[in-house]
Amino acid sequence: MKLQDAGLRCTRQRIELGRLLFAKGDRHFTADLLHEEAKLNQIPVSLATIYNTLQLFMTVGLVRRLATGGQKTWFDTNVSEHHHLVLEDESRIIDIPAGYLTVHQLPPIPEDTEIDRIDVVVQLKRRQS
Amino acid sequence: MKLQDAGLRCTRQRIELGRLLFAKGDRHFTADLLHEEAKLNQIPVSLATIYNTLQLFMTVGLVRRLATGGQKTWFDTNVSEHHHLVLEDESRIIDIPAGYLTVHQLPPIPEDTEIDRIDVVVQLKRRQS
DNA sequence: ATTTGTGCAAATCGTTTGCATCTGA
DNA sequence: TCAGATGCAAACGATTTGCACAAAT
Repeated sequence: MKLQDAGLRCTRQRIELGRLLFAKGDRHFTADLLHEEAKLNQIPVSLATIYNTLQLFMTVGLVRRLATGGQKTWFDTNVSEHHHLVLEDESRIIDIPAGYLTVHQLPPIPEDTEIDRIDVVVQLKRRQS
Repeated sequence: MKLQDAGLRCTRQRIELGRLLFAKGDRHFTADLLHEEAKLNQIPVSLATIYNTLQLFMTVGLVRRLATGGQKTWFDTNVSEHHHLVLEDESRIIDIPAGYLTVHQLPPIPEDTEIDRIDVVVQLKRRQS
């Protein structure tokens, strides 16, 4: 299973959170949303552990953090290269299907650096009717 | 001048902050950096006013907020369409020159929304020698 | 004179941390 | 057994807000 593949200890909390996150396809979530969902599913886990676990999952590549421009940190279980639509109020994040938004002609970057990743964020606003 | 063009009251703080921000070309900054700079320049202004003023400048389009993926909010005095390189530790934000990274083939978006803007963030990390 | 802005301190929000206790290997 | 994980509460950093005072029109 994913946890031991990643060299992580299989604790109750991690197993249950992993189940929530990876059971039903790709998802976008914040620490708080995941905490709420855990509560709904009767999974005993503190918010602190949620944060620790997400940090951990991130360092082993199970989830990635998104650049959304908002105050809350959003995560994505889809760690492959793809981009996002972000609704105005940050209530929702939507994947941009592959094939759109291919990025060409990378810019020059400073001497001692390399590209870690590229986030394209399309900010949407509600259309004033 | 820019302030009255935008319909804002010309207060000491706003004038001085505007001078700092727009005097020497495009800049990237956080509320805190601007506060520091104001102090260095003997401009009496509280951090709260910095925040209020930036909010205001943003709503009238004098500055824009950047999606960097970090915890601090970065602003940009260049409000035209362009994109950014972000250093790993967020210590620095660099403009991507026009002509790079043109975005093609916009994805379908939900019914009642329109595109507000597009942020492309190229996250850089230090190259391990 | 009236409206709006400012500064301070306290409040808020998301996230992290210290530490005592528990648990998986 | 015992290194590592958890939970709680306190700490933290960025940002916002309430309110008394000051300044702009």
